[in-house]
Amino acid sequence: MKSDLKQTEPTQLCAVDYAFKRIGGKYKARILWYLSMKGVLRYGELSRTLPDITTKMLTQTLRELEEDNLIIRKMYHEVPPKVEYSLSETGQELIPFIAHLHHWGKKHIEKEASTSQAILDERTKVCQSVCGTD
Amino acid sequence: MKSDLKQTEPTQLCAVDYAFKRIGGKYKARILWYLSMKGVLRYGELSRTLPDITTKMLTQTLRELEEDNLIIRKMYHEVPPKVEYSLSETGQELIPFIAHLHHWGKKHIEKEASTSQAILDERTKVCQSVCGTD
DNA sequence: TATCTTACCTACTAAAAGGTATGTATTGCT
DNA sequence: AGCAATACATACCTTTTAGTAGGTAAGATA
Repeated sequence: MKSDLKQTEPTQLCAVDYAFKRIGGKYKARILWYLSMKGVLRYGELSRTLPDITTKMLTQTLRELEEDNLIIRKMYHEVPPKVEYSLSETGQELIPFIAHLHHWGKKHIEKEASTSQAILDERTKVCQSVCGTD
Repeated sequence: MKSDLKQTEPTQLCAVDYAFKRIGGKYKARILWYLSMKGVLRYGELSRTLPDITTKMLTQTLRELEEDNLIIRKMYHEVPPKVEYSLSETGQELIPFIAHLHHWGKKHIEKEASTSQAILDERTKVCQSVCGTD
C-alpha cells in the first residue's frame, strides 16, 4: 500500500509528543493521579474510583501503563484473586506535572462555573472525594 | 436510544480530565509548545514547523485551541492573507507543564536511545531544531 | 489576462479508540 | 453440589479522530 515514498518515515518525534503518547488516552492520567493520591489500589478499587470506566478499558489501560513502566502490578496468588497497582518511579516523575494540570483545570472549571453552577457541583464531587478539595 | 437510565449523566468531571480534553489531541501540545518557543507564528510557519500535519488538521486544531482561548488568532487583511498565532495568557499557563513533559520525554527518549541510536537521531532532529537542545 | 501566494474549506475515507455484552478461572463457604 | 468473590478475557460494534484529495478567494505581479 502506497509503498514507494517515505519508506523510513522519519516522522519527527518530539519529546512532548512522545510523552503524550505514554499518558494520553481517556483514563491514563486519571489513573496515575488517583494512584498518587492513594498509593496502592486494587483492581476493584480502581474500578470504583473511576465509575465511568469499563473493565475492558480499565484492564487495557492498566496493561499499557504497566508496559510503559509507569505503574507496578503486584499480584497475590490467592482466591479470589488480588492484584495491587501502584506508581513506579517513572510514574512518580509525572505526578508534579499532572498536579499542575489538575490545578490549572480546577481553576478554569471554577471560572466556567460562574455560568453553570449546579451541574458542575454534581459533576466534580466524585473527583473531589478522591483528590481532596485542594 | 437507551433512553431510560442516567438521563442527567453526572459523569465525574475530574480536573485532570478536563485539562486533558483541552490539550489532548495529536498536535495541540506541540503547537502550544512551538508557539511558546517562537512567540508568534504564521499559519504557513506552523505548517512547516510540524511537517507531519495536514492543513486540514492544522486549521482544525488551531480553531479548537482558539475556541478554548489557549491561542490568539490575529489576521491581517492583506492579500495574500496573513494570519498570526500566539499564546493567550491561559495558554501561557500551560507552558510550565508542557516544559515538564518535554523534559521528561527527552530523558526517556534518551534512555530508550541506548538500544536504537540511529533512528532516534533522525527522528528527533526536527524537533530539536525548534526546541533547542535543552 | 494568466499566474502566484497564502490561508484556508469540504467531501469522503480510513484508522484508532472506546463501549457492550458475555464468558472464564479458582476455591472457600454453605 | 452450588454459589459467591475478584480479576480479568474476548468478540463484536460504535464513535471519534485523523488523513486524502481536491477546491476557493483575492489582490499583486509579470
